[in-house]
Amino acid sequence: MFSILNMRLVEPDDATTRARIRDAAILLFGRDGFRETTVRAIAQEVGVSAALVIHHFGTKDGLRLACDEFIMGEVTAQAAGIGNGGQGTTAAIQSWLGEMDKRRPWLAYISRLLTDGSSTSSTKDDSSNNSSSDTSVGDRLFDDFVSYTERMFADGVADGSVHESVDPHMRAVILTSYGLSVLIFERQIGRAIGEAGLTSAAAARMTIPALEIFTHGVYTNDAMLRAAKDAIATKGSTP
Amino acid sequence: MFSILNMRLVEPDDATTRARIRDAAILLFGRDGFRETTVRAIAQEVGVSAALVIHHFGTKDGLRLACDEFIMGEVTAQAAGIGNGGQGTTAAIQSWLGEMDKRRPWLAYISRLLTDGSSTSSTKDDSSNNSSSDTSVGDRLFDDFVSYTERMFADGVADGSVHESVDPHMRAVILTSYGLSVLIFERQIGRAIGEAGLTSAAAARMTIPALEIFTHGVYTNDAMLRAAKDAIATKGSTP
DNA sequence: CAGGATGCTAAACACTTGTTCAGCCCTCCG
DNA sequence: CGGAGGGCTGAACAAGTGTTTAGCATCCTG
Repeated sequence: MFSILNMRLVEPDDATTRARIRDAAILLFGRDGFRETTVRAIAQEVGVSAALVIHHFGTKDGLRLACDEFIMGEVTAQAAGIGNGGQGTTAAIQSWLGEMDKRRPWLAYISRLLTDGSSTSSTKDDSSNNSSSDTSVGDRLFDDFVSYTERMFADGVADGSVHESVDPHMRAVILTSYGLSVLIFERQIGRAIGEAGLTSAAAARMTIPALEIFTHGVYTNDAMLRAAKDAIATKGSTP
Repeated sequence: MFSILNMRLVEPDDATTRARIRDAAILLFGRDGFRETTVRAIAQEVGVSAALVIHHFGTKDGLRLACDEFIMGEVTAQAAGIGNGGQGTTAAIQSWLGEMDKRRPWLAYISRLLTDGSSTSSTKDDSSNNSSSDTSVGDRLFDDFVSYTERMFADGVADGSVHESVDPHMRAVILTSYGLSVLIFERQIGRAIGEAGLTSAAAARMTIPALEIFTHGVYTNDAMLRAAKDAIATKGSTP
């Protein structure tokens, strides 16, 4: 019907009103949370009416779904750019850090995505149950990060740059959790060192201590590790 | 009608209606979030009217404040029990893990406390601005954890069980963030290993890989660390 | 026992918020 | 040119929610 013209007149690529609404939604959902963000606030941010937001996305939840989809696409695209290894990796990371400001709203949104999951397994009136099986978008994102991390460190073990682990999968889960924590606690970490959030200065100051931990550990001996191993071993008899 | 008996049968000390409302609020706030929890839902959970909830706490936000205060008190009490070091520490941790189920709602609430902070520096109509200065409860909690961690590891450095760091404060912030991440990602971690949240089995399986990291690190050499140090050093001339 | 204080409730109120409806404007096809 | 269709809006609607109010019952105090 209308696709031919629109296709030709479509703005540089991203400035269509629908996209602007989605971007504003990502910004506000990420900053204030889904529930506390009103459709009218999003509309005002874009400079349109609240009805138009609904007109484009059906419902507020539909808008959330569109945001989720967009963010997931961007994340996997970035991961693909970084993850193919080789020389491209460093460049990809640098360009990513360079355009940090543009993507800052996405980080807040991702943070919300990862933490918002409610433990509701009850049957809710989710008419459009089109998401894959029962795991939420945040769950899928976390799992993706885990498998990505696990692959990275398996390669590291293979080429000798990374220690082996008695439980590589669990280590990957833990390291993923650690890595994402700086996203979740962005504001807290920034506050703790007198910066406003994850500025480049904050990231720089974090780098060395973090690498210290991952290079030498924090404990000078394996007393804790041995004690834990003993405790686990002896616990097998007394469940 | 039936109150006479109830009055006489009133439970030991903690079962006052006000406390039961507060406990239910902690449970629901932690499970579903503050905004998505309605006053009526809390009332129904306790078996009282919605008006009574308001009667006891003034407003919903007053109830939140009471919950915050209670949780902060419990946390600092636990920290005091653990933190005085010596032999009591292990016992305290063990008893804490033993009564995990009773305090599980608190963990969810604390998780929300740490992640809910919104970056609203605008002037809101906060009539009862009685909180200390401008930092939120979650901020204060995080800071407490940081200083606790920093003290712990300073002691470790002093007695030689912990490596020195070029930036002890930052290391404490990072380690606090890492430690709290298992709280935030409780559900995700549980899911990743087929458990339902932070069960004791999950905690047990996490222990060894985590201690591996903190004992030996993950990298077999300091290539990354040296590279980062060089990068930081040379970056000083090109800001 | 009178009377106030207290714990508590049902109903109503005020307001927010997601969503719908009817219609305007503008572009483009026949 | 006419009409059709899509982008878009203002106003209204319906449901949900925090809070208020008036009132009931019970208990404690003088």
